[in-house]
Amino acid sequence: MSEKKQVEQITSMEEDFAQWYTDVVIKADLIDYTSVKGCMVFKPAGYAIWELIQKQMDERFKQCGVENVYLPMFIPESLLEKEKDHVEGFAPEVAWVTHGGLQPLQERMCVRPTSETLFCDFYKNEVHSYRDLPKIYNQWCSVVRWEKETRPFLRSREFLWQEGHTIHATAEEAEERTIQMLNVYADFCEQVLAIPVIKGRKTDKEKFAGAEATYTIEALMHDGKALQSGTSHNFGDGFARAFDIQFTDKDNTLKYPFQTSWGSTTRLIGALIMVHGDDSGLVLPPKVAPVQTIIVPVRQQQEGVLEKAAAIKDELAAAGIRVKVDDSEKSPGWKFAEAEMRGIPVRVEIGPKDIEAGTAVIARRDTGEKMQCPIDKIAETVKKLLDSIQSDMLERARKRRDEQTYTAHSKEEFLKLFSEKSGFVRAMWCGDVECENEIKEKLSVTSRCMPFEQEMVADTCVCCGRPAKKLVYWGRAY
RNA sequence: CGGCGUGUGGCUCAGUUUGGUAGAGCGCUACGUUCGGGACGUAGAGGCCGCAGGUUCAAAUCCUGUCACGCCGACCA
Repeated sequence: MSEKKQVEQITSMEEDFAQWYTDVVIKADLIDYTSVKGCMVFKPAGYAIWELIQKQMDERFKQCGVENVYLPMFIPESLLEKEKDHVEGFAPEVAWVTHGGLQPLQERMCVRPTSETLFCDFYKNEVHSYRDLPKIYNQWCSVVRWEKETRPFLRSREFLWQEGHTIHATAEEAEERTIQMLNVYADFCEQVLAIPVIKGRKTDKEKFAGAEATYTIEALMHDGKALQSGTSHNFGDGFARAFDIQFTDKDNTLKYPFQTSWGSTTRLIGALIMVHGDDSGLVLPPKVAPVQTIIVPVRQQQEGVLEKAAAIKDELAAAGIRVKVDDSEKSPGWKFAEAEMRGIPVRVEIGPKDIEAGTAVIARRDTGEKMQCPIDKIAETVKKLLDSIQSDMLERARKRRDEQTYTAHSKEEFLKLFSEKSGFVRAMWCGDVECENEIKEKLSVTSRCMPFEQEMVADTCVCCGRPAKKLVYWGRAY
């Protein structure tokens, strides 16, 4: 083993999970760091994943009536300040623009940390009658939050996301939309990203600044830490009142409309890495793999090999598979390792021996399994294989998540679980924020959500012993 | 914002303790041999040592300041 290999090798998860994560991000060629802390370059391999996420999520949005819009990236200070809880929540982390060219601005503006206030300002002009409702808008953009500690994908100062903002005539309709969009996220995570999630409601302590109710999907990473992977808020009519948005209803009276917002971010890429990745690098579910199949020619200088590789590529492409041939001058071994680090779901090896036998070697990234396949059956074989990789990955992730989910029936059990295990712990809670604070202080564990599927696993609160009100998923979180 | 750490060719780092005018491996370029799990040989190119002051005959090395990045905590998608 040369020294270089040691240096370049990906740190094992076991040894140092944080370092493993960083190594994978770099070795899979997803991003580059820049001269601005917390702002990263999305390299082609990283951005292509985001594009696939966008495309498939946007399709799901459109299917439920969402229309895309685009609002400015600047928010005047006076606008940001209109809703009290909201500004208090975001003030510590906004970036300010104070000058236009050389001239100081009359009023400083922040770079949007989120766009509720802009949407409200906009709705104020758009909504006058019940006939103008609902508005089901979304925008794909980036936002800025001046985080102190940053990590690629998980927490950056500028991040890409989508933010949906809707406005409705009734509270019921708003609540319905809030839940509907949470379900869209949950379905997307499972079906596209192969990441199982827990759906539930945030406690008041954890809810969004200005929201009446915040719902969340929570995923569990390989190291047993939780990651909030999508969020949906019901604002009630709080923002409408703060921004004085009113409409005339059918009964000819003025009413305040009800609003929602929901968002998901490039953090999903971090989730992909930490749910599916292994010590060889990234493992991508086929649906978000920019390259689904890589063809590695062996002895490519030999006549006929590259031609055969190209023919297979054409056939796979014709079957709708995103495919590439790696005809670079690296050795086959190099190409195998490279394809693995990048998480390409399927690798096809084709060399003189295969051509003679009329077969190719097919290797799957998720299990490492290798098989022979007749060349004339390759398109249907790879297509089927991609489908099973997609579903197997979800099943494996679900199995691991379930194995790392525990139930505590008593305080002793709760403390014991968090001192020995990492993962979700399901336990009862009295509903008092004091207990949440105490648990956080003692164990650095937070309430992830109150799952929709409630179950009384005990009668008393796991912290104070008073009568229990809610089952909560607890965990250490990113 | 607190604690710790790091800034030296594209990358990873040595050299700093004890000042003497910059090294290695990888990568890159060319040619040749290779090619089924990170191939090898030969010849090359490439660095005002993060930045600014100071001490000194002399600073990558010592002193002061500053900037940036990384990790851990608190805060947050």
